[in-house]
Amino acid sequence: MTRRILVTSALPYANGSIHLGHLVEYIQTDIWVRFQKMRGHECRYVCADDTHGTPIMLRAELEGITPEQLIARMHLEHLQDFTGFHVGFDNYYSTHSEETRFYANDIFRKLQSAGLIDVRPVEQFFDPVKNLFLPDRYVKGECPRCRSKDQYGDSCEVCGAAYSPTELINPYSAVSGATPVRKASDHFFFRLSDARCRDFLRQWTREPGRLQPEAANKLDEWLSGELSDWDISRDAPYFGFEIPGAPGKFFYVWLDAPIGYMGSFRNLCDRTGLDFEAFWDRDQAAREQTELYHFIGKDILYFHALFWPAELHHADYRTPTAVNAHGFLTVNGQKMSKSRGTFITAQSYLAHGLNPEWLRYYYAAKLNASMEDIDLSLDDFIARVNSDLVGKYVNIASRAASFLGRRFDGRLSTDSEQGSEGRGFPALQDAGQVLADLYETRQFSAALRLIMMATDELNQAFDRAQPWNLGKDPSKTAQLHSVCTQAINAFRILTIYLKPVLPKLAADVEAFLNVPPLTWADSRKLLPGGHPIREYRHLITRVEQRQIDALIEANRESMKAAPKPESHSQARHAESQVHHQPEVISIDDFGKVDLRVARIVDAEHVEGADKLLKLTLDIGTETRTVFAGIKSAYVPGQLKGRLTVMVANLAPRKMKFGMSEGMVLAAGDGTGLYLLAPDSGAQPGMKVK
RNA sequence: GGCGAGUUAGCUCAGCGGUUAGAGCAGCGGAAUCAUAAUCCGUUGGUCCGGGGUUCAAAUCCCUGACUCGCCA
Repeated sequence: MTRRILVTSALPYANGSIHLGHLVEYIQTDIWVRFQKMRGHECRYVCADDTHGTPIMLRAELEGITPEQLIARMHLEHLQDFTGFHVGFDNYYSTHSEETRFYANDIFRKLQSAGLIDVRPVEQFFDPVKNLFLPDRYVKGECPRCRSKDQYGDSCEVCGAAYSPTELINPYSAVSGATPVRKASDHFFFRLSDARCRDFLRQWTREPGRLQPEAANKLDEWLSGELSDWDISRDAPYFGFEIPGAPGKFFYVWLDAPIGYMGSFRNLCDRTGLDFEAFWDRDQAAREQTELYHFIGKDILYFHALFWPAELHHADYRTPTAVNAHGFLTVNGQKMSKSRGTFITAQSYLAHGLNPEWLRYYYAAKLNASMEDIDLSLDDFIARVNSDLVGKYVNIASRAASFLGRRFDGRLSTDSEQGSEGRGFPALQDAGQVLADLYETRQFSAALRLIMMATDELNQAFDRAQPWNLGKDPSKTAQLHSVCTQAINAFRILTIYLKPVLPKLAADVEAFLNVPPLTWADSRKLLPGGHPIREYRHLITRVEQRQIDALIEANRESMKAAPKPESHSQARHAESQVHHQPEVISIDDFGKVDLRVARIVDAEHVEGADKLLKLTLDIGTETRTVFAGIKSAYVPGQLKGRLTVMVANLAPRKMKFGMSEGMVLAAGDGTGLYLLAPDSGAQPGMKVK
């Protein structure tokens, strides 16, 4: 049966260049897609640039061009990079397109009719000079914990503390330098907290085959608690799609990014006559059994396995058949680093004359179906590529071809044992089944191990046959011819198995063997007797240590030259995805908290605790023991006799030092700590309301 | 702090309850000369992170500790 498959890779953000980290995903996806196509399935691979958001807007402004000009340039660059690594998209489009706008509006309206869109005020830092709401990373200031200067609004690069922008000391706008002010405005929310979403996701994420087990576990962490609503709008000025019926409000870039998959595919359908609905309409897709796969990095699992299926489901679209997440790339066991020269762009790799198929092969040799990170060990890269591809695989063709060319005019033997009717290579050909399963389940490293094992065996067989001796004995010419023919036939089968990983090399082999493009099914057949092959030329060269050295040197930047530390992940948006707006609660919610005035009867140090003091609190009706993390700000003596406020109905918590039966209230910004105290007259046990 | 993943030969990794723990590369000794100094044969090398437990049997399952890496608060 011919399967009908639509595949996507995550959309790269149009704000930066493609680097080796990105390529893990595109190469993984491309290998899988090429495999499906070789199997004869109808498989389409679409992607696009992710073009919206504040970072794009600001960067364009900085360069003195329009956002449209910026994204047009990046689109060209990205596509060149991907093409350079033989990533074969059926369509590479842009989210800044009418198709994507159409589906964004459509999904939004359907969610709105379903009652899944809310409007609520959100308070954010606002740049009064630029008249712009600032994403967390665009607010800078001193770290509230270690006081390092010029830290971003979400976390400190020096001490690693995480906080919200409002906690920064002396905050300033990274755009204008102005002191930001707090300002509220209405935002649209997708009500993920709605029971319909929760129930749907709890079921969907646990359906077999949807997610890798680790991914499903990860999602359970979110799904077992309350899901928060998702803020999907941003205020003007914003480069993106204006929300229908809401002037000045735009879709947050992360809303339209996955919708870009639909936009790109729609565009492909319109150009080629494919049926869009067969792949996206819920009922039609189910009826026609089309499949949809998203390949993503583990960093954006949240968006693809929670928001995205919930959106699609409630807008009557089909949900993905599966979401396949991969891990991050490390280089020499560490995060990619500009100062170490391991932050390598796709462009510089190609510009230094390195063969993209070396990297494709190495990644494939490391990739499996899990979310584990993979390591590009440069020494191992050189050893592995040279040994496997040059020393083993291509070597088979090289050593057989020299005899065929010199002695047999480039023609294969007509010996019936060797022709298409011959018995062939049962073990090697049967391995095709296992290998197909391994490719299908994305266990590329296991597939390549198996292929290289077969390659080793072929070299051994060739050695045992000793063709160089057969050549010296005129009576053994036919035998020599037969040995070389066998080697070429086996080499052809290996090439079929490697073709998803090495498409260019496979094309060169097809030219050398003088055959049309090889498909998976061709592994069951051999070349016909007497088949003429072309003159052998080197199919691939070795990686040289000095090439790697030059690449590293060219990508090395001094610490100062690197303006901002780049994430080693593919985190695609500098815009914060976590909003620290105070959540609005009802009076009933507030009423659940039983706040009581308490007198501190006793306070003492806790043996072995760095931060804790043990407090004995009188709340009128009873006495409570509370361990409070206020040792840094108070000595026990100061506290005895004071009045403060405690949460009386907090679930007791067992700590290493004993049971803590509540908590006292204190204010703090990371630098100081201030215990709350009621005005005089308050008595222990009084309810705070 | 909570949760998760990982720790196996010099390096990169398989193995995930069942003979004496494996592969590739590197190392060492040899062979061969068809092949891009490629190949082939042989060989050295391991308290499977530490400590407990379950089992007839543990690298593999459970508990615990250390370290590494993520995610969350």
